Amino acid sequence: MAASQPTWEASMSADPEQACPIAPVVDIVFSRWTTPILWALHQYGRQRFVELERRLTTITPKVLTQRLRQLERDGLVARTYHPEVPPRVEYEITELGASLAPLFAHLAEWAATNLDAVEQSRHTYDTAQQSRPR
Amino acid sequence: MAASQPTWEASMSADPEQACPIAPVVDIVFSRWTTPILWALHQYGRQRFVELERRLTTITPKVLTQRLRQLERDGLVARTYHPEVPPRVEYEITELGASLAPLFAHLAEWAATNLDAVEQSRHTYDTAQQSRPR
DNA sequence: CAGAATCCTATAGGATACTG
DNA sequence: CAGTATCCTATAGGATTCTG
Repeated sequence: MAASQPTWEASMSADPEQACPIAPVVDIVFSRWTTPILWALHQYGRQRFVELERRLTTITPKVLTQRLRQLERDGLVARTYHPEVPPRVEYEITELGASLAPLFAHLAEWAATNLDAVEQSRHTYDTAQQSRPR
Repeated sequence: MAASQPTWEASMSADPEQACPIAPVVDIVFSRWTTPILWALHQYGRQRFVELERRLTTITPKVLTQRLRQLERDGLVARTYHPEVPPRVEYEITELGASLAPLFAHLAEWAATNLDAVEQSRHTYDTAQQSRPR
């Protein structure tokens, strides 16, 4: 049994992103386009590929497909194929995906409270660039 | 006054990522390497560049510098330069950065509860790939 | 030590055209 | 409609070398 367990040293040195306990979930939930997609599905309910495409105006079908596949694989989104002519495919958020709602609300709350401070900091940083000790 | 306000249509069609209320904060908090860096600073306190570099074993100095600058600009991390020979620079998390702790805890909690389900879904998806209606 | 500078490559993602 | 296929480019990030 013990032999199959990675040592502390190995588990720490292997992948530093794993040393950060939230790193795995960040890849799942916060990779590019995932939050706008999940948001759209959560906000407007089950909808077709083309509806999503129109809502996320700047996304290309290729990328939308990639992201939806990933979300489907991770169990956050469900895909339903209707074999009609023309074909109809609907996407909806799963229960697992919907379980992220409180987390997103928490994030929105942090943003509401602290986004101004971030903007302020950026402005200060940017305008102080001249004559700055590095 | 009304002329300077963007119309609803313009504000919706301009940037779909802005239509998702949490998109801006995702860029700030969850871009590459930021969570491991913030975690290391929060966990082990103020530390030097080389300590961070060693802790995040696979990061290169170039990228670490980039990310630290970004975090400094956003006000999440503070940089202190000691003009000595050899030079000494220390990084620490700011109050604003530390205010993310409850959010990260929430994320860790979601992971603890639901990561298994994601893994399960991935396994099911991957093993069902043969003979699958697309 | 704490980076900056330079060069290089891999890959994400865009544009376009095509299909069941 | 819901993608797939192909081609292409831009940029993030790695490797290496150099310096105050």
